[in-house]
Amino acid sequence: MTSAARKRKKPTSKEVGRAEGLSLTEPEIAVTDAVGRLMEFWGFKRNMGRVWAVMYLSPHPLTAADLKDLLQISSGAVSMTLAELTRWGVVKKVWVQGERKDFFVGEVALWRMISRVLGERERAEIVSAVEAFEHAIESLELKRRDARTDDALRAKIDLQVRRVRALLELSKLGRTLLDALLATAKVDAEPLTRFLLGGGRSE
Amino acid sequence: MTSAARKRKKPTSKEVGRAEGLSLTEPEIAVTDAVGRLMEFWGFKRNMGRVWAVMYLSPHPLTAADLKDLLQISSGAVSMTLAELTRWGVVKKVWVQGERKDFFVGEVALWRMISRVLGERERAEIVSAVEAFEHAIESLELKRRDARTDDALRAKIDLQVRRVRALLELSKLGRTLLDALLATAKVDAEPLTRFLLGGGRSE
DNA sequence: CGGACCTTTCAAAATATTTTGAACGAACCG
DNA sequence: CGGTTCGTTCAAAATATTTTGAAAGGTCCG
Repeated sequence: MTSAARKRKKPTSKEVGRAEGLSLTEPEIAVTDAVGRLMEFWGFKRNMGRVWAVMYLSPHPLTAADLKDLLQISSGAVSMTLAELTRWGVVKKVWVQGERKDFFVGEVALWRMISRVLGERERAEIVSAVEAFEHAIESLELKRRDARTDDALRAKIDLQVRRVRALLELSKLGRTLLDALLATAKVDAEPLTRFLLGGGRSE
Repeated sequence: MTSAARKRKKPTSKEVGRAEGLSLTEPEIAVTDAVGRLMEFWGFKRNMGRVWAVMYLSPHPLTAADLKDLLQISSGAVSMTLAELTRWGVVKKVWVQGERKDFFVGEVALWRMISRVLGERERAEIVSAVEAFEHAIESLELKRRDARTDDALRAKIDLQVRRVRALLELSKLGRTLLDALLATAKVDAEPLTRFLLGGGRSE
């Protein structure tokens, strides 16, 4: 459990002004850190979470420099993090009238964001596991033929086939659930949310 | 993407015999590696996945020494990994008549295993995020009072409240889904599996 | 007791991941 | 053009995580 985020200098000024004395408010810090931890937990870099969260909480687009100051990370890190977030479709570049710098905004539709990420990331992982299991089952079935004489060996192989099949099924179930989720997400998340939680509205 | 697993010496003997010339068969390697990667992806150590998988595929309980040989890891690593897996309730110690060593078997009920892990791990993470978001909303609402005069600031705070609420809702949704899943799992996974995939049986 | 066995522990070493910041490369401006 | 201002890249440094293996602690004989 790391807590790099906690090492940050306590901000003295109260507000984020989009200009000079850049710092986060206390609730902003709390939220960005929470999101950072969550993202880290889900296998991303903590800074990806923090950067996204800062943008999500900002009323206006931010520049790389803003992020650098607000989160106290190096320019290189900002650049790389933004690039990565952009690849995940979670952040986008916007043009601001008359400004030379690039500005960025966070994806505000949480559900779209999640479905994009889940769709790409978990899916790939699961698919490759499914392939591995399928292949293993084939191998086992081949081996089984050569084991005609050896009863103990056959028993072992049979057990393994059954178990790998169980793994395979489970993976497929995962894939199915994921697909269902993504399908729902594609249409619209709100109904689902409201149904399950009974009320509230998402941004 | 690491691939430490691939560095292992190719086994020459064909079978795992529970005694001396210990090595994994090719399908065993494939499956243990796949599970290892999957586990790593889900935030565990690769070796936890590998160790569990070896046991899952074994027709009989294994000793720490067996695992050490089969997976070519140090005795310390085996001990620690087993301890961890045991804490997760994914492996258990069994007594074998007349043997002095400890023997271990892997949890074979995949669903039980998953629900146990999800229940403890993800839940904690989500709960703490929920708390952070709730707290942040309170803070924001306090701040909002002090901002009576400053319209722009009020607008910003309002936006933030809305957005953090969205995060909160999402987290709660996650928690709800998790709970639903766990409830299902507690009863029995099979029906769910069969329903979704249409057929097959799990170990 | 004393010696074989086993297991656990833990500091040090090996690895892997993340971050930094200086160097480079555009785009723009006058 | 030369001077700025940004953005990106990437090797090196900082961190974090994982693994090792030797030491220490138990337990079970004889």
